[in-house]
Amino acid sequence: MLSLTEENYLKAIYHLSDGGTKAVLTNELAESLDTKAASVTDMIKKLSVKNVISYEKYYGVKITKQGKAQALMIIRKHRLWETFLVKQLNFSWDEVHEVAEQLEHIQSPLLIEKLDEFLGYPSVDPHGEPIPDKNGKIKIQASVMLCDLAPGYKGSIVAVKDSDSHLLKYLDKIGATPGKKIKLLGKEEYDDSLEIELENTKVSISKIVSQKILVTA
Amino acid sequence: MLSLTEENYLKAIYHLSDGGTKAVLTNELAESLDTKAASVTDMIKKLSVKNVISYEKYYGVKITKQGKAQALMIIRKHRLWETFLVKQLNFSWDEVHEVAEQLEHIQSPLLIEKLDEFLGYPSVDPHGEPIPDKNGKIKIQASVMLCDLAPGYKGSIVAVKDSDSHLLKYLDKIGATPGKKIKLLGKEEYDDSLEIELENTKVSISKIVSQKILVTA
DNA sequence: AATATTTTTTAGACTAGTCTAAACTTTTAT
DNA sequence: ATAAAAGTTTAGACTAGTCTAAAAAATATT
Repeated sequence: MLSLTEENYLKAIYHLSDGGTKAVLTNELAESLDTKAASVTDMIKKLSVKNVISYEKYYGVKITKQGKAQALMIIRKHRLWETFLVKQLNFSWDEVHEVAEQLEHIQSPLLIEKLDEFLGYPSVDPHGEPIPDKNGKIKIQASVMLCDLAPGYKGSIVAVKDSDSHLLKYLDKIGATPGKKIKLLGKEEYDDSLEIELENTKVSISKIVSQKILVTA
Repeated sequence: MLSLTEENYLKAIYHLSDGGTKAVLTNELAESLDTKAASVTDMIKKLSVKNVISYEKYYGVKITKQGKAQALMIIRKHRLWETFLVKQLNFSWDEVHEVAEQLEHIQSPLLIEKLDEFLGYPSVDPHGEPIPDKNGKIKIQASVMLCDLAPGYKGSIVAVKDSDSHLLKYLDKIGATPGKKIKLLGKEEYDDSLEIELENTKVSISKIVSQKILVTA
């Protein structure tokens, strides 16, 4: 059993390693968890002993198979709760992150089973992110970052890769939410801002925003 | 802001003091929280500094107005979550306590507001216990312990004063749940066991069980 | 290849919460 | 009224998690 703090470290490692595909450095982790490198080193040792990560001094951390399974369960809980908050309790999608960060640590397999059933076994959360099933399996929807496409592209929004509430409020305002049809009309070479069309309305978005939007490939 | 542990102490103090009407002793608290008296003394000092209890050495602890308000909010959350678990997620009433003990510590006033609304502003939880409203007000339903009544009594079950899952399973089996009509047919002088009628079925219950059942006055 | 810079780890200290053992109050029993 | 028993508090130690400052290792620079 992991403590709340250990769960947060493990989740951060999972995300920073892109789902376990690459090693994570001490400083990255410290930055992401808003803590000091020394604290990270300490925690890394504990998590190694618990076999959820493997660790070589000075070379960073890799998540183990077991650790990945545990991280996926935490992510499953987070995304199911976000879905509940938005779909059932009428939270707006920019309000759910902090609450879900707390709810994801509730320990009750039965609760999550029943919540999943109650929600109708959703496959994505309100931000378009996939929800791991009870075995930790994720249905991957092929997608690309909007910033990597050329004018002329037509498709729809798959997900938004950020939980910052200001960004989400803004995207909601311009109508850029998962599932929406989107066209890429033009790109401004000077600052890489994009001219896009959403529901027959043209908007210009900055490069930084276009990097957060995933669209169908 | 109270820590999770502080919240648990405060809630225990509230309950052991019968809602703030009497002082609570160190050992009672230690017993109820399954901890040692020395730990209780330490925590009592912290809670005094935070002005949620007042404390006189060797004479026990009293909850302050402010502390009572905070305890009621925790109880409100606990009972709303229990209601959610039973009514929406189809938990049985003997399964909800442990999960609600965790959920009651989630910090989000908005969440509780929305949950309350979602549930239709319930006034009692699945065990018949009243749910404090957002101002901490409780609607008290007059009730008496079944064990204090004389044969001939007719009324209905108001609440069950225990969260032990074995007791609740048993009560569920014999049909003794909040709202049910109940008649007291007889009392066995030797062991104070009671002969009762529930939905046209006669059952005999022990004294200890009859002390847990509250019925209409 | 040697030095400077950056990153990581260690060492030691601090807080929250817990414990045991000993000391101190209060209550009960003679 | 005093001794014994019961209950409470203090003192000191321990774990989890955090921090600062210093040491050690890796990387970058010249």
